[in-house]
Amino acid sequence: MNPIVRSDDVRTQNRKRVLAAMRKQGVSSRTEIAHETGLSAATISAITADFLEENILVPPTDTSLISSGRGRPTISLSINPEAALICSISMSVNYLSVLLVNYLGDTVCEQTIELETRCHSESQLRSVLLSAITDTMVAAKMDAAKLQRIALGVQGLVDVAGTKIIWSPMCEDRNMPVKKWLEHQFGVTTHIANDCDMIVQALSKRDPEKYSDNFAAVLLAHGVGMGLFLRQTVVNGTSSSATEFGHMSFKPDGALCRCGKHGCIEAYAGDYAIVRHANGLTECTQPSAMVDKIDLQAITERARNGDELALSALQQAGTAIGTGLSSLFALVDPFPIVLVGSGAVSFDLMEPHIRKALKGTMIAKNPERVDLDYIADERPLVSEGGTITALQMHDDVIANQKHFNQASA
Amino acid sequence: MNPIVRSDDVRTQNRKRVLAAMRKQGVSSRTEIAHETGLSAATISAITADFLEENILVPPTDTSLISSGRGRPTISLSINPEAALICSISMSVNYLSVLLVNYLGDTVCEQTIELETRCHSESQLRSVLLSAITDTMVAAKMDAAKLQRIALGVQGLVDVAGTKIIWSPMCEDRNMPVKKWLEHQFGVTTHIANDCDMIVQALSKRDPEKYSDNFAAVLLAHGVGMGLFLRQTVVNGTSSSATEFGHMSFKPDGALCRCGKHGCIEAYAGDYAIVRHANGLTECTQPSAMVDKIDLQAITERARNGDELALSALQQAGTAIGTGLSSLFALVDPFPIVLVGSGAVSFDLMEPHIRKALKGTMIAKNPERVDLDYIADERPLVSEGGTITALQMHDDVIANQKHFNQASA
DNA sequence: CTATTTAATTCGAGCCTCAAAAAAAATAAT
DNA sequence: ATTATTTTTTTTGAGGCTCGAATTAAATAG
Repeated sequence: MNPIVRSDDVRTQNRKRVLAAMRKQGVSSRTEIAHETGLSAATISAITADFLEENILVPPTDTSLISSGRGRPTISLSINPEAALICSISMSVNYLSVLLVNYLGDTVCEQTIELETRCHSESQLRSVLLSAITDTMVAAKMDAAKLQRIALGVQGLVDVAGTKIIWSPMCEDRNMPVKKWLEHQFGVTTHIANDCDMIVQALSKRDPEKYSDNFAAVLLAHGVGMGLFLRQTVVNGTSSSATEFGHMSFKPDGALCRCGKHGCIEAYAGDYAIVRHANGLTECTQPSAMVDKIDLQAITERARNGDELALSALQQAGTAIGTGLSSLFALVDPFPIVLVGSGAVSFDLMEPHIRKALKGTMIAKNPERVDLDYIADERPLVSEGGTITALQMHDDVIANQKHFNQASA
Repeated sequence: MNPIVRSDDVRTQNRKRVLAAMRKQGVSSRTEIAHETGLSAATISAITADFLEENILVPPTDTSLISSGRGRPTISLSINPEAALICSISMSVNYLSVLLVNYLGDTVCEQTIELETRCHSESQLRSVLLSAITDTMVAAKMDAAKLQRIALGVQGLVDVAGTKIIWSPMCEDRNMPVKKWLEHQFGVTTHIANDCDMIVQALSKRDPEKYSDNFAAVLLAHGVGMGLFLRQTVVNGTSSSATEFGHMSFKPDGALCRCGKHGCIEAYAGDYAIVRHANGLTECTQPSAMVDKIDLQAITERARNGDELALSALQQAGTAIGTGLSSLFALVDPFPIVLVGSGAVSFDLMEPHIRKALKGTMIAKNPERVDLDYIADERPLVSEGGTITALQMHDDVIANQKHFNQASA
């Protein structure tokens, strides 16, 4: 049931509302906030007064108060960039990016490291991660004490509580308690999630019109992951964050999947599956542990030049994805899909087969109208999603904070 | 965003809480309600006073106030059975059941009609439905004015708003505005849903322990439907209520489905598919429009007596269901499943194959532990679910009602 | 017949929101 | 230059709500 409802919960809710309105509008006056939130001017006056006192919001820096004409001029408030410093980390095989953003969401400093994660042990990975963050803080000339929160998006399996990496292609070690590492080192709340979850957050920010209630991102990389947004919330499993779209069944007793089972979508659409097929190997050939992006691009090139085998590999990937989507759409009605990641470079070659599969299996739901899009480079999305996640969580903390407005009286 | 904004919304929420506690506990004293809801005794005192005034709750009828020992005896309040009269209807091919329940949820009157729905036109169906309700009201010696709400669970496709039957095997006509029929005739709010939705409601009531956060009911009848409960709420499409589990893809380019496509789960697990297979017809044989329950029972009998073809038909049905479930479990972690309907009579024969399919495709999620159950007769469940839906909706209305406690002062 | 125990109500304090009135700060008009 | 007008923001007072504490009610135990 609903959380316990007391009278001051109302204030907390409305503080959240105001914060959300400020994020949406950027800079806005009290009147605009009142309009946006639907609350009365009196209430907004009270809440913003608190926020100003708490240094969450700040008055205009200088003469940016553009009086629009007659009447008392508006006082444009904005979120105080200094109110928080947040760190968003994106990790995948051989790649580590650390992004510092202020409470406005503006980038303060960004550092990207290419490294050989695959040969790292747990302890090596830990020290690389910790020093990367410290380095970035130093580069930004920021005191470590200013950091307020960390969000980390990572390739692989993350537990649903967002505390540890159960498994990742980056590292042979399992069950790495990354949350604990970071919280011990930096003393701030840390949240870890699968990169797909971060990607959907970023998409919902980039195009709130299209990606609102229901949508999904399919991440085509070594595995085939999915970030699924239903009813405005991320869907996760109970044991792992993110949904395992790649392990939905495509063909019973079909090609060998990395998970050891047969016929998963991933066994046709994962990068190793495409390489396997394009190189003329059988469906039961053991999946290779690692595929270079270059190899996939080469296959795409071959396909564009008319290579039958390469083409059929990509087509089959499209069919597997399309069939999986149609199964998903049987449960919930169709929604926009974005293909993301290295596999998306051949989007144009796969799309017709995705659509054909949708058409062949979807009933009376206008498969032609399904909105398909692609974004080849997922990395910026992961970082972006991390900052959004972190900022949202911090907003919640701030809204819940007791506000001692008349404490000094 | 969150709807709680004003101070009286708090009261509405807490009224809902009290009502929910009363439904859960049956009869209980103010102190018990306070404990159950987590609200203070003072608040409960105020809210129950209002409810008593509004005649939603009633004091104990007679000496049922069992003083447990020392101290002031508790006054056990209960929901006023007279506070509402609700009608729950279950409709399927050749079957119509009308159930009247009071606000406590106790049956006042029930009537079941066997009829040849299949040859009814829209207008015939309408008059049969209306007169069945009127008849039941008369049989219960109830004034039509006492009726407060109608819920209807029906086989077939219902729009997500719960207003009309888009398509149903009962009747050749489409897009029947049933909500409008009933609301015009009886002047009360009416809600229509797919029978699967009603079934899950009933299950969550019957065993709240097992069927709580996530679970699903698979309805095995002519089609293969699913009522899906995720995060304590029914999942539906945007155009149709209920999820089309039967039209998830099982085998690309496989058996011919009633929907005209190939390879759907239903094309293997629907009653027509089982009959088709057991009778040695090819997978592409046109699905028969109607299958009698008797035929399905006969096949189950044959299978039990060692008939190879019948057995393999049921086994394949099990494999299709199991594979579909494993795909579902790839997205969301495993949850309890109940098989319901005529197809569930051969549950024991199908179960091993469902489990085998789960084992063959699920990754690291303990397929053995998936909780499978079955209930052959879905009809009582549909009626039961209807009453729960209707009562819950009416509770919401009552909680939202303005309460004029001191109006007469 | 009094003490004890438990249930339910009442009361006052402290929240919160809102509408209306008041104040503030600009431009337009005289 | 001064007054009127317009628009934004703040202040004020009324009306809700929940809660803890004190009070009242209604039984049993001694």
